[in-house]
Amino acid sequence: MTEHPSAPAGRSPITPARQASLREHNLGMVLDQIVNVVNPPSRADIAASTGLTRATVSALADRLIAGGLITELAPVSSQRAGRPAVPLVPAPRSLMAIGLEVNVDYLGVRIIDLTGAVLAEQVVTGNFRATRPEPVMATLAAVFADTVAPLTAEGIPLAGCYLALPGLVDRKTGPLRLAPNLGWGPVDVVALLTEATGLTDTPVWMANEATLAARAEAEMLRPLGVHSFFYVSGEIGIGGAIVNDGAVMPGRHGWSGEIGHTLIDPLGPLCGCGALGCLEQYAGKDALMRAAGLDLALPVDALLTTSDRGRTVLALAAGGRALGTALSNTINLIDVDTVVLGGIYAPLAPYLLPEIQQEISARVLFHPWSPVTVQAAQATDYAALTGGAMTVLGEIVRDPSSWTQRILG
Amino acid sequence: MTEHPSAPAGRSPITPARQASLREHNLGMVLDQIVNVVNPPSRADIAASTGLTRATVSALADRLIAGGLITELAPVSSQRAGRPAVPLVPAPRSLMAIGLEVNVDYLGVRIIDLTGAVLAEQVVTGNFRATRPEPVMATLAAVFADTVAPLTAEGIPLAGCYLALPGLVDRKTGPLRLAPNLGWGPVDVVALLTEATGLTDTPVWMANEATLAARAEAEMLRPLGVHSFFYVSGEIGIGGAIVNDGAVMPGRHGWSGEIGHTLIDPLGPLCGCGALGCLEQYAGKDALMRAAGLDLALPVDALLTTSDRGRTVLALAAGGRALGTALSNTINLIDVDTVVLGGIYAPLAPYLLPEIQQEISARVLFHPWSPVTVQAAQATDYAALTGGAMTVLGEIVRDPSSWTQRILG
DNA sequence: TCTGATTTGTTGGTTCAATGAACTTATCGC
DNA sequence: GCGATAAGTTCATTGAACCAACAAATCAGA
Repeated sequence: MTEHPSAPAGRSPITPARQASLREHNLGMVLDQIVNVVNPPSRADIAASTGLTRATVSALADRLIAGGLITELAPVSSQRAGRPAVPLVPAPRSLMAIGLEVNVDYLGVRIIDLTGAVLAEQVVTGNFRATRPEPVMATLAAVFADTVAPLTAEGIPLAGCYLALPGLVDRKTGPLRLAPNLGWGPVDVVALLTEATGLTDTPVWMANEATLAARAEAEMLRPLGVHSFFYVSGEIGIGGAIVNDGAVMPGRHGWSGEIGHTLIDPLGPLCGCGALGCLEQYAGKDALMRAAGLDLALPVDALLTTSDRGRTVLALAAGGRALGTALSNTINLIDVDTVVLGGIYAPLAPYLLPEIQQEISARVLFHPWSPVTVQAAQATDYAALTGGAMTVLGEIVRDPSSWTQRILG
Repeated sequence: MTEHPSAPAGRSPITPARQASLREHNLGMVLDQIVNVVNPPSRADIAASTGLTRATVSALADRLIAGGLITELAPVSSQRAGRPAVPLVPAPRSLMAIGLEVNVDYLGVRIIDLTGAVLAEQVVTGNFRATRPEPVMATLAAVFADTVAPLTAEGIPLAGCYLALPGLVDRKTGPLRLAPNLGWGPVDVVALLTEATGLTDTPVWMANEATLAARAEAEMLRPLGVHSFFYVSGEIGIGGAIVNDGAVMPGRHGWSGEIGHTLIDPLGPLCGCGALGCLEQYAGKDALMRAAGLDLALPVDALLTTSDRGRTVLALAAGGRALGTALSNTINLIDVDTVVLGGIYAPLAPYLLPEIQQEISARVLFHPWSPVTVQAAQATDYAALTGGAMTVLGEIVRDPSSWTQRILG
């Protein structure tokens, strides 16, 4: 048996706190306020919301400005007495955070900056079932190079890349263990990518597609006060991710969220995994299409546009019941009050929701006094690309000085 | 619908880091080294293992000595050249950390100090099914008072109490929402306890019984390098807890780990929760006793000593298969590589393990290249009492200065 | 139009925890 | 008894945040 190369995080990291750690923490906190708060805050606003003094915030803000991470806007007269505040905003086009993805029927690149704006993106549709990793990653590298080129010419530095894959990926650095729907076995995809792109001094990380899509969704839901939820991503297989207090829980190896092989019926159909009656055989895309009497190669939209409406509704109801059962198990286990339907389930949500809700209200123990919300994903179009790029941004916000040092030398 | 009084933890807490935070962190780190490392370390050892300088460790150690949390042992000549090292150990009998528990057939108190030694304990067996909270908590308070009295007379200060209950408890401060096997509904048990004991200036917290038992188990497994596992606690019902990187994951409200109502068979027997085919109906204590043809009122040991050995083995095998199925769902979902069998499953482990292992190897996706270990719990006798007390200790180790300030004034 | 109130942002001295280098203490080996 | 070695301590230095005072820019009212 292969050993796990990604060492466990262990418990509390025993790292001494020095003066520099102080500044690191506070600098990150200030940048977080500027990046993640709706209205551009002034230095005084940040001082009030963080508890730092205005003097300290000023010093930290100056450092962030020097590092090119934030900028001042023109002062706005606030209709009140007093000197007008200078709003601070993340600097546009100051860096590239890159999300990459290879999935069953597309691959692509999305580049965002600290403001969250998409600087460039490119998605290529195709059929990547039963392929070999090398040529596909070469294609991805070519698309990447093409998308990045004009921005590099503009002089925008590259902060990092996050690659999303539909399979089991070890925490952060890989390798990929298994991607059944691509037909890929154990392979060090990061090595392939760094080689094909020549990215030697840029961090390249990878994660499961559902994990990164969930991260994008978490960013959408945070302003709404939703910090803990389970994200189900329907595709050919069914993946998922656990979001707890705003953070994705990767699990021991990074493989958490695999809800697709939850037992629905011990006498159910045989699954590709070798067991009987897995959720995937009831609510996976192929199962839904088959139950609706549609060609498996069609896109999911066919379910919504087919003429045989009655059969489709029945098929989706059955799928929704199975999904609701598996989600009930999940909710009892991890205790979340929100479920987000992503992937193919997002457009199908209106047909799935009633059955899912019914199963959940019957099976979730705490439902009577703390009801569970089920909703379609807000972040839809290639959410994993956005989630990957946002994760790169998150690393910078957590420790801005390491980035500014990398840039300023 | 009642609203959730325990506010969500939100994301990263936005608290400014001052110089005092530095000392707090480093002080906690030093104390952690002294409390949780096998051989009593010297100041120099701690400097080496933490990365702090010897000067800093000396200053912090002096502070901990002044606060009464640690003591120096006599220097040991190490058979090497150089001045002999002074081993630092947690101070014995310097404080009381208290675990309390009310369960279906017993209630009790256990008091430990920073060394982990049990200073006193008292467990009263009884039948607390279908009781009312008030008289039971009064009994617990009486046992508590009786156990604490001699230690209080000795002048040992009380650090805090953690109460374990077999039901859904909101994070840390309660209330208890539901304890089906006690027959208790929503009730503010902490208020009852503080009132009955007169503990006004001592923190009193509560949590699910399995959560706290898992914490005790985590302490046992940490030196062995196991930091992530799922703890299943078999009782009348079946509870559990998710331990991730050494920390119990409480979930949104504190109700995580409820594996007992995982679906095993959609056509299975009716469960008390109202659904069909829950795990509890296959592997709960009553189900096992019934399948073995034993009186439900007997203790589990009856399963091991009964004359009808064949029937018992079959009953346990069937229970083990159901448990294995539910655990497989769980492992795929949360990605742990270890499962710990606690509660009644600990003594039954030899009979359950083969069936559980077989189900897991068939259903866990990553099992082929990263096998899952299933083992009986190490911490057994009233583990939740120890876990509760240890959690109180953990609070002190995380921030020793707040404790020393409370003591020294 | 000027003055006072108000709020923002900056400046310079102060505080405090960790650092680093030198120093003291205590042992071992020869 | 002496040098080598390691543990623990002392003290001046560094650096980040704090505090209080100040400068800058606006509004409101006389």
